[in-house]
Amino acid sequence: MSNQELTEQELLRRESLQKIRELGIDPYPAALYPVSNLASDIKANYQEEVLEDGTKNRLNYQEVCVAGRLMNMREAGKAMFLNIQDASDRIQLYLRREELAENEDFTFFDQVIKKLLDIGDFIGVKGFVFKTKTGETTIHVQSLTLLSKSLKPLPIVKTDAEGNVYDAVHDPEFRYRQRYVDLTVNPGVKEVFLKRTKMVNTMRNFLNDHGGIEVDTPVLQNIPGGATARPFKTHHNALDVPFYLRIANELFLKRLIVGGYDFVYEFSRNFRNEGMDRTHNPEFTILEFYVAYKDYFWMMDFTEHLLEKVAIATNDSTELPVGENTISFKAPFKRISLFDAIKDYTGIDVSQMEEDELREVCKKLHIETDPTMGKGKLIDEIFSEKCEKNFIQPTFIIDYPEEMSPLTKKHRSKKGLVERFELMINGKEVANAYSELNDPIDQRERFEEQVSLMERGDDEAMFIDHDFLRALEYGMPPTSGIGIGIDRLAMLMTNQHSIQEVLFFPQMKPKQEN
RNA sequence: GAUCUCGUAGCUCAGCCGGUAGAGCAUUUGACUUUUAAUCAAAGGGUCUCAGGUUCGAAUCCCGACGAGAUCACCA
Repeated sequence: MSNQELTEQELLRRESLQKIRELGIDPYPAALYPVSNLASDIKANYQEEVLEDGTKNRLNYQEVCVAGRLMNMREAGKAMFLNIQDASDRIQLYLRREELAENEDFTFFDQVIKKLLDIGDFIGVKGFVFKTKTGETTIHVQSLTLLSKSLKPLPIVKTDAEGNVYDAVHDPEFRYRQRYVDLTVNPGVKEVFLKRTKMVNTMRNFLNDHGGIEVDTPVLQNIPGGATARPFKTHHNALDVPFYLRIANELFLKRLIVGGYDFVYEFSRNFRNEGMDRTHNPEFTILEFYVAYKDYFWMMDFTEHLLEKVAIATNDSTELPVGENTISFKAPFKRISLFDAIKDYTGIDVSQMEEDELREVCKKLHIETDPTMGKGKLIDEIFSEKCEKNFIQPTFIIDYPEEMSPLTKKHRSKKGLVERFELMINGKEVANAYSELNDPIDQRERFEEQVSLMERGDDEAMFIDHDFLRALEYGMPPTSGIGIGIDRLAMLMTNQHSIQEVLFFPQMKPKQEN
């Protein structure tokens, strides 16, 4: 980049960098900096007592060493107040000219600190902790080290004593493309992601505590299986064969159940070549787990306890604000059959209807259909259009038509149905689970039905995975499995409206940058 | 993929029935030894996303491109 393309402020910072070097100071020192405390730790635990004569006695933190990014500078004559931000919080620094001089030489204070330091620089300080007369816990700095010079000016976001935020960076494009800036300057962004991490850790611990084994399965697959979706296609040069990025890991986890594990799970990054909006990113994370000798009733019990635990771990409560609603994650969750749900919201009993009748019902309800839709798909349409949005509180929708569930075991007593549930929260599907189909003959027939759907024009129907069928023929124990949308769940746990707010680097269209 | 809205200084925004740009913060210079959205005084900073058109004249009106957001379609 030539100097002509740099802004005034960027040029000044480069000049400052040069001057710092000329003064013999390394602006990017290599040695470790011996940080002793976090800002949050000092602010939470500093104590002082006021003596009878009115003077204060500092009780702890007589020597601290703290490092962080310089976020604010206020000069007050021969003193100075700075704020630095470390991973935990911000803390104020108090500097005095005479204390930072060497033998009457005030160059470091007058030149380096006052003129050559900029907001955004990383610095480290050593000193003692005290409270200013306004009561703010502050580090009285006895030495200051430049740890890394910043060459680009950060947006200045200010927060007043009441917590009002001024000039926050709102532009979503700026925030997502330069997440590092968003994280640095916008209050609360880091907390959202820390909550997400806490959520994932809680789930992992819960699964481990119940005997789950975390596994990794292929992302590059010959046959993209386990879901109905359009895949991303790529190519392996050495083998000269096409590969697909996985749309789901289901069929691989079941192979592991065949192999003799009885509880496996994976946080699976899946890729689907479809539209993007506030609830869809091309790559997203699903937690899938499969437990042998269980059925979908067991899975409902397990899931509601898992989510209750997640809510408490992330929000210290089972009652969470989500948009305009308050959602209770207290177990147990409501359960209702798909047909009853449709009956409740449309007044129509579709449970005995054939394809033609269902098509009539759709017409009456102003739902568009097309000839490729079979019975299952039509029922699914009615539910999505008329029912789904009404399930704000966590609700298990159970027992789905066989046609739309090619990997699910037939219902033990209800003909034409399968043992499947979806968990709806805030009007969105968060989880999808089955008693897994383990009858290899039945599975082969289901795959063949998918093929005929594909021939009928459904471009998302499943391919036949012959190796998976072979695995089932060796025998898979009765098993229940589930997929839980981690990004969607994170949105709920952090009360965020958009998936982009719970992904560090949401997918963006490439843009030419200078 | 469709429709609507948006794109002005480092950041947040104003200006938009056409007369080539303003504010606050940030930056620069100066004052101030407990300030805190620090304050006070002064100064600098913009091919108004890009490319065309209408016009004597365009940030402003029209067309196109690029990017973003919202709604819809597809899906989780």
